[in-house]
Amino acid sequence: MPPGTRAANRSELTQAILASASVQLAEIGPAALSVRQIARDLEMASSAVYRYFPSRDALLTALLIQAFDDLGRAVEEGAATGADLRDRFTGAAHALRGWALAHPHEYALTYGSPVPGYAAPTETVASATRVAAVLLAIVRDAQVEGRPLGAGTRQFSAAERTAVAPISDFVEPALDDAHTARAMVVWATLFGHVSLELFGHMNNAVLDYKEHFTTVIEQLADDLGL
Amino acid sequence: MPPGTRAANRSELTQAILASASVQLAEIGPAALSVRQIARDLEMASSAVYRYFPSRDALLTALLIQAFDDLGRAVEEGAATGADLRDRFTGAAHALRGWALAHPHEYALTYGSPVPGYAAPTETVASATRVAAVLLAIVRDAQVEGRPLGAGTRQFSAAERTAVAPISDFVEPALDDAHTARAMVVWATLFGHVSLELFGHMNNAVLDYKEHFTTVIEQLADDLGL
DNA sequence: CATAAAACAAGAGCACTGCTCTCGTTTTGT
DNA sequence: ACAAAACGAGAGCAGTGCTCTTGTTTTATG
Repeated sequence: MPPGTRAANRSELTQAILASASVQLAEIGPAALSVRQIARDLEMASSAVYRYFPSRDALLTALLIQAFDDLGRAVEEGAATGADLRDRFTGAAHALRGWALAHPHEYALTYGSPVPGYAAPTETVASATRVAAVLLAIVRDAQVEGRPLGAGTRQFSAAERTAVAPISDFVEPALDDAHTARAMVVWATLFGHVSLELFGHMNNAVLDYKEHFTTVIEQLADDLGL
Repeated sequence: MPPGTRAANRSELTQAILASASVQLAEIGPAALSVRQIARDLEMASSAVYRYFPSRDALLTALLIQAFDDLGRAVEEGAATGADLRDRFTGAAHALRGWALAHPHEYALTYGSPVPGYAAPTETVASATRVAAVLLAIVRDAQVEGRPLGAGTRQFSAAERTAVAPISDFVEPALDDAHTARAMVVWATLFGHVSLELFGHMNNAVLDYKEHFTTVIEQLADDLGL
């Protein structure tokens, strides 16, 4: 056989394993994902899978990065469809919720409770940051345009300023206190709403999730002065 | 042996199983909870545990109700310490975050990703409602006192009004549109912040969680007009 | 009080999991 | 050409949730 076959096979098989794991994740969720089932799907010995991923956790990490990237791409596209700043924000927000509804198990993997003892490796943070980057870019653009924030935005304490400095300084030019404050609330509210809805805590409380989500993000857009 | 011994033993053993499960939950989390380990703790056969709880899921449901009640009690106490409406709100909010930090695995069980295919039985909703009840009572009291909401609260659409009617009508007298809208945002923001913090999504972004959380809830209190 | 019925505890066993180790085989680099 | 590394497959280990059987103990009934 020509040289390079082994490297090519390795790359192919790695992708095949990841693809099978991806299907399993989407269908039965991260908790039920089984290495042996992947091996059966690919008609190989279960021990052979461990030549490509050292553990089930490593496989989940790869899926985690994939999910973060997929969500990040979806949110970026959702923001890109907007003509003005407000549409960019609502587009991104609806894209976030839409992706979560379409990929509930992937959302659970990324933003649900982490498996005990699992520490997300450094490789994940770049992908995990993409959603926040979209949001912060919109807020920065609003600040640059000189739009006034919604009424009633509070003053920062000095302690708070240093506490959230990494957020303020994430974009260029950096966010001022008031924009940082509102951005943080928006961040928590968006993921709070999606998690509460997806994890069933709005059952029998909210009858029309999409309508309500729309109302919430319009309120948030107002608060951001968009 | 006197009659009634069996019923008493059953009640005692049920509690003992629940107690052992509770310890396991706190230490290693819901995913790692093992029926066999509980049996070993209590020095009984693993099959005997199934006379008291028909499945591992039933055991988790009992723990879920326990956790919801414990959280509800903590938030109710946190609210009770407040002299005025604003202190009741901030007290409840800090109690929520404090409980979550003290009981991360229990918080993951209640507000993290549910296990696949698990549908919370009806018995859980009463306990799960307690936190929302505290929040909505505060907002209702603010409305009754005639306090003005923070500036910039949006108008409801008719569709949104019916969508969140169960929330508005949860308290007596019912919340008006504006108070309902702000209450829903506050609800999502509180759990969003706690989940993001607890599940590690604020790592390297927020340096002082408590300071930031305080800032956020002061902003929310302003928005609620407290 | 005697006896049938129900509840119980214990153990074996099934099907499944993640993971490791060994043992031949195949591809690689020298 | 040959040693070294990578590989695939299978057996095996320790663990899991759960079921079934077997023998015992407590309950309720005639």
